[in-house]
Amino acid sequence: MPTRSQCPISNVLDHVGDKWSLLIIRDLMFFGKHTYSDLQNSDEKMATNILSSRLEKLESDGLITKQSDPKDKRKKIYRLTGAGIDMLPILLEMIIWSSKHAPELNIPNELVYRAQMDRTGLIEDLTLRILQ
Amino acid sequence: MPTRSQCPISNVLDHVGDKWSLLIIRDLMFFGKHTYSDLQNSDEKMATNILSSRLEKLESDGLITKQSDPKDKRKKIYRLTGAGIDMLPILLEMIIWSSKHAPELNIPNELVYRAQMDRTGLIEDLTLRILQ
DNA sequence: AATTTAACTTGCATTTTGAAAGTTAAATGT
DNA sequence: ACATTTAACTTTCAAAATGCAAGTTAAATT
Repeated sequence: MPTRSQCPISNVLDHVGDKWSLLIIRDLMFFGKHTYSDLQNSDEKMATNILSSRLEKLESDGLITKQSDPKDKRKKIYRLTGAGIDMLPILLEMIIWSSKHAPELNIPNELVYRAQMDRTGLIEDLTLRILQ
Repeated sequence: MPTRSQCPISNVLDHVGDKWSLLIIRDLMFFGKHTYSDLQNSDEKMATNILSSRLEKLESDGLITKQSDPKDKRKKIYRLTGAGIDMLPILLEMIIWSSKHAPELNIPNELVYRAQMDRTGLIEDLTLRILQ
């Protein structure tokens, strides 16, 4: 997406303001997914061509990296960059929003509780987990 | 957008996961815009038919309300609901992300500073301002 | 009474999305 | 060694969403 304005919110949407990009980031962040086929098997079942084009954009936007798996050269490993990891607080706030406004979804209580009571600690812990 | 999964992040995107909805919420939240023509004049210049369809969806999703202006019956007043106001932390995190990863944008320093050092206070103040 | 304003709607071209099938290279099984 | 399977895509084409321009309607203003 081309830059639409100088607004910081609009800027984030220029990177992830579509239906799929943030779900890819979610899968890399919370579910330890790293390969194309991992990502294709999310609950939302995104079309493979869309997944491909989103990965390409996220990489060129500097939110993820792509590298070959040295043990199996068919596999490509996708990882979040620092900028990608820094989307975590945005995702946490979305979880909090849903816990309040869509309580019918079953969201892990502990996660919501900690997101509100110990944000900083949770963010640190998750960041460390993503990095290793 | 139909419900795609039970994921709380996906759920938020089902409401605002397009290029425009969050910008409408931003304009109602930060810029005191309340009418259709106000909203049409944002920097990003969204097409009028898209604005119309987004307002309709946001209203039916319970994020905004629409009422006639009693003083000028041509005008319709759009306002955030509680659920809409509760998107504020998500928007704040987007501002913080951009302040770190797109420093070329000129983002009010004070806002970023306070968002990080006094989140709770800032959210309270902005919420009060939105409500009156 | 004529003009302007506000909030849309309509029509149509362009772009994006989505579903399904196909391709290629590397790994695995026999 | 050869056939099969797996992983990561690409291609094709139909369907849906987006975007632009022009048109409509009711209420306010001149």
